[in-house]
Amino acid sequence: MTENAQQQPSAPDSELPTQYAPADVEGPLYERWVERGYFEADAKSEKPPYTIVIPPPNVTGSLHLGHAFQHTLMDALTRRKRMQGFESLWLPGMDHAGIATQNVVERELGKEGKSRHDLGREAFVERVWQWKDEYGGKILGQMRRLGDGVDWTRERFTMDEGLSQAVQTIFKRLYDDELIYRAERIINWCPRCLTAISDIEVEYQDDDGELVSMKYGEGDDTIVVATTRAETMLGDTAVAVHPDDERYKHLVGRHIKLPLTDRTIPVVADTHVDPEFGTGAVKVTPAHDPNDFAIGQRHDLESLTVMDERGVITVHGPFEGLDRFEARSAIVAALRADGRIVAEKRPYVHSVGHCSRCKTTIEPRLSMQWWVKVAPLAKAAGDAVRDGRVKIHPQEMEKRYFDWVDNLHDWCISRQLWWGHRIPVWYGPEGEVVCVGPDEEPPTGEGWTQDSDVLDTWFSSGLWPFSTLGWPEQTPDLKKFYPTDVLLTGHDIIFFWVARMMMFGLYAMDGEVPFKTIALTGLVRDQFGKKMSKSSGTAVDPLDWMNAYGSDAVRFTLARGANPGTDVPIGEDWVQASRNFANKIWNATRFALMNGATIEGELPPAERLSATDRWILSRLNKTISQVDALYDDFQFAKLSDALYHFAWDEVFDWYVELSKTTFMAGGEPAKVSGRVLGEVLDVTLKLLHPIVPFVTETLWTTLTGGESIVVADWPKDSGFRDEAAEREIETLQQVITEVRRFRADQGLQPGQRVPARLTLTGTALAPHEAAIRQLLRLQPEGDTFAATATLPVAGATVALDLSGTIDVAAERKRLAKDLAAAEKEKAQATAKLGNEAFLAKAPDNVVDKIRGRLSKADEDIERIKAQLESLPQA
RNA sequence: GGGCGCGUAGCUCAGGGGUAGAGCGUCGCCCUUACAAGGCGAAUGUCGGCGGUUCGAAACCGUCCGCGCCCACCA
Repeated sequence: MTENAQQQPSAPDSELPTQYAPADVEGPLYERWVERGYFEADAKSEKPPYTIVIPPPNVTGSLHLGHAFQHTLMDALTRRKRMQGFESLWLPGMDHAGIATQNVVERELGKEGKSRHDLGREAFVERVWQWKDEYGGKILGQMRRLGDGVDWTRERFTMDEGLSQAVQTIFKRLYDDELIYRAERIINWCPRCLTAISDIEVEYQDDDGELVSMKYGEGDDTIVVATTRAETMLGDTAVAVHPDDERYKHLVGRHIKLPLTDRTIPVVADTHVDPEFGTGAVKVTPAHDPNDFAIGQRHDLESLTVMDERGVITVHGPFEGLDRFEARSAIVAALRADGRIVAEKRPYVHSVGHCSRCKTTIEPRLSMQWWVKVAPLAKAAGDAVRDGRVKIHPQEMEKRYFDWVDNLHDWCISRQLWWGHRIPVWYGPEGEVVCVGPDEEPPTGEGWTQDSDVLDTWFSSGLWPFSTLGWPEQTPDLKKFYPTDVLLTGHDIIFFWVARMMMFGLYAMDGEVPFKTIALTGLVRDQFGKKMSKSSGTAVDPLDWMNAYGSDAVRFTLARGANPGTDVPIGEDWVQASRNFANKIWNATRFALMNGATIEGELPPAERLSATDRWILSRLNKTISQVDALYDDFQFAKLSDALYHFAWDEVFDWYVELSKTTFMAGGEPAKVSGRVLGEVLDVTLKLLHPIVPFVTETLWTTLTGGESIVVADWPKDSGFRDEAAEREIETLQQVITEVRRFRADQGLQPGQRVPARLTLTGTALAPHEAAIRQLLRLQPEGDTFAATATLPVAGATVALDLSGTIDVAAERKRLAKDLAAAEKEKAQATAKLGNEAFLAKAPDNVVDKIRGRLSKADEDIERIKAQLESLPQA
């Protein structure tokens, strides 16, 4: 601290330190909020409900910035609604995240040199529960640190008893409705996770491969097929050609010899084959390719499985025991030795599916699995959006949603995992299949066993909006809070989660939608717009930034980046800027408190207010309406920006500065301004609170003595407007800015006091003389004036005594530049007004605007010329 | 192959038929009795290219170039 600062008198009215220290206040404040039950919703309340269920974070790890981002927005929404008098519920919870969690725990075990099989199913599951307790606790801690105003009494986990009941109930109901069935089909198999996964859990990427053309058959009956997966030829049971393909018509129906085996396979005609691609002939492996499986079905072909679950060849012979990729090279080599490789294309880039969890190349595999028949469910899910019962925001995302729900394949829901909801189906000794609901006893007796698989993790999260509220029981919570209001989540899980909730919600709740609005956010990126990733070290732990700059700063930064549907770049610099904003709010309120800002008593009527007061109140009320409209449209970036500029530029900068003379003078005007400033701060802090809850709480309770801003009333636009005052203050701002620029150009130090004569006739600025002199450091006029600056506003003149130190050259240079700009402006406006087509077609207000520009340009030119003439000779 | 979106200041992005904007960064002056995490002032753009519509286009239409994302059973 500098010597000067130490000499400053301490402010008697304020117990607030000169810098905001978030770390000191955030933790205790949050605990107080929770203790007082502010976030607990009451199902018996008369208030209208407002409900958001959290997208349950996976218990696989800790929260990242993307979570912090979405949580900030959901918290802001529910905090505002609470202040607006809604029974606001933000329901927290976590997802067991089946395959993802099982993988991380297996990895942990791997470090101990063990596999899950060493532990056995029961012990392994117990181990995963331990993991859940540890990492789940970490996540909950992060949420508290962020300030998430969630109802902890309603915290849920997808594997809770109640939610498991919901899973069994809906499974049974779907089964009885024949919307769940068991079938043997080609599924996406991960040879590392050793489980089936659904279509959307497969990530396609372009890989380098090799396209080989190989000759099947003997003698005249040969045909060349192309493949990237030579190893599957061991399971070929046909070659397919297009029925109209003249090249191969003679072969259709005949059998040809399959190389490297003693089998012969038929040539079949199928319209699926594209005669233009490759040789126009396709090898058909029904057990290892979905298209081939379909061909096999049409032509009644045998399906030969040639690999085990780990992708190891099981066909007796020289390739047995080889991994699928080893087998590929070995088979190509063997065929080449036989002279059967007639062409090779390498590298051959093609799209290959990978497991979204472990990136292993997916092996399509014929397998018996459980399926959800989605067509009727997806139809309802599509219709709910089509008929407007559910709105998707931003609307451009609707198309993506429709494309998916309208073209959906059945959903494979069984997983060969241990962590998850076990499928409630029992098999009997005679092949009986019994599906058991939650209250039913499973069959007993010899030979009955439960299905060993678990359900896709998205099966249970698809029930989240109602399972968390007590379904299938008709609980008061369900009645009060369903349907939920907003589902806010990233656009990356529209299909995984949002569409599934739509399907299950409409089904389970008899056609009632799970949420009225789907608000889709972008993904958080680094400061250059690149994806953050752990592997590249660009991932940021939100805790680090919260510790360094405070939760409010992180939240404000995230909210300010939240343009609907677009990705959110965020860098540490921006968090610093937000921290600075929080500190600005802090110090402005400190200043206000030192100057008697209060919310006590009625706001004085407009007649008793200065133009400055009326201006800020007019702007304040406009800002309330603006912020409300932006909130209702999920425009977080814009509302944050609007509040930032209103608070910093208009309130903390202009209003506070303009009011300083009033405060210093004291008396009744100071009291009035204190009351106005108190009002403005009260409202501004409330408007900011949903985004920056901590700093606003601290300041608001100090300012108002109120219990908590969390439960304060949300501001309402009083309708007060004063356009004349707004114009007047704008003019005042122009005058001040113009003189400041002159001063700066003249090299005057900001604090240097300068004798000046103010002539404010012809403007409405006379009452502001004291403020102008204060802001511009102008002393009462002296006797001599070496230079004169004429202000741009009609009738206002400020003559400054620069004691002969005026830099004439600099001033001439600036004036010449201004003159050129004004003349250019005049020329443009003149040209425009001389254009008859323009006059005839342009709307009146535009023409008036141009006329205004012309006359202002004229005035400026005149003024600048006069100034130039008044300058002393160099 | 189909669909969606985006190219605006050094960076990240708003805007959107009628005088080009913000934050950060840059340059200069300043501890001016709330705040140096601050104040004041300044500089910076052929709004991706080319056509068209219009009195007027950065904005609307077409087209080209560059980039991103989503979907798809390219053997």
